[in-house]
Amino acid sequence: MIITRNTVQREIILQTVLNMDNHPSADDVYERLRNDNPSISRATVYRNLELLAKQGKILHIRMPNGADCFDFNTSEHYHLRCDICRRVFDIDLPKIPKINIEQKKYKDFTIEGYSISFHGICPECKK
Amino acid sequence: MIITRNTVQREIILQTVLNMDNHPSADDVYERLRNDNPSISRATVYRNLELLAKQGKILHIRMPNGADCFDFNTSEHYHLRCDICRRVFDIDLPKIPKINIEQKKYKDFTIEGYSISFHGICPECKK
DNA sequence: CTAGATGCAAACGTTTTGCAAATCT
DNA sequence: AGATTTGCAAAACGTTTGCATCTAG
Repeated sequence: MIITRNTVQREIILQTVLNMDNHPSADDVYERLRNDNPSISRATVYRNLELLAKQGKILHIRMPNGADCFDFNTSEHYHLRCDICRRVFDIDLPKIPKINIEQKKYKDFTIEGYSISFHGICPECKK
Repeated sequence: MIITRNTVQREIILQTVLNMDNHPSADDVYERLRNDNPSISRATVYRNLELLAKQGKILHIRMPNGADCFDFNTSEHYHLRCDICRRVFDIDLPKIPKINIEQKKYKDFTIEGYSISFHGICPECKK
């Protein structure tokens, strides 16, 4: 359990993510906040997004090739980044069997987690 | 098919990767070259590693949370980055079923590829 | 009171880019 | 000759950090 205070900034950041249904990067969240809360700093946004993800309140999606992004939908699902417009989309591939990392161990490694991400072309960019 | 010339730099960069059995980042490759080939620039290393990967001669491993790395072993396998020392290791998890991206299509997306990467603690860093 | 959180700006690590000069075919 | 590639330095990009100040509990 992580000991945290309740700060207004943290709550605003959380609510902002919960209200964004695309997959905002930390910077997207920051830009979104800026209008109504010009005093919240970028560093605070980065710090709190990471903390909120650690608390399980949001999902931290680690993307190779571009900014990580965050998601109010904390259930396990996958993402695709469009190689053209760089946007991130949900992609439900029911055929992906859950990866079995037996007791989170492999030889003498301790596996803390893994990430899967797809890239390709989104429908709009195909046109 | 990509039209390319044969440059000495490109060949040196390829040979360097083929002779590194850890998973060098672009910068690792650059540093390795520097001794014998001080005139090859960092930009050339980055450009050629990407090109060689496109040609299928080496593997470009895209890692979230840190530098991408490259691998002379072009067969499909997975990687784990140690959260402590940041090194990248091969990790053969035979339990991973091959992801089935049916005809590389999902709705109106074209899926060009995907990446899976693990993170955790390596044996040495556990001590 | 005090550990935790903030805002700011600067630093960081990785990668890309603009451009003139060089080089391969 | 002409398109590609190089080297250089600077910029871009996403993120983290040091530090003084502030604030929740």
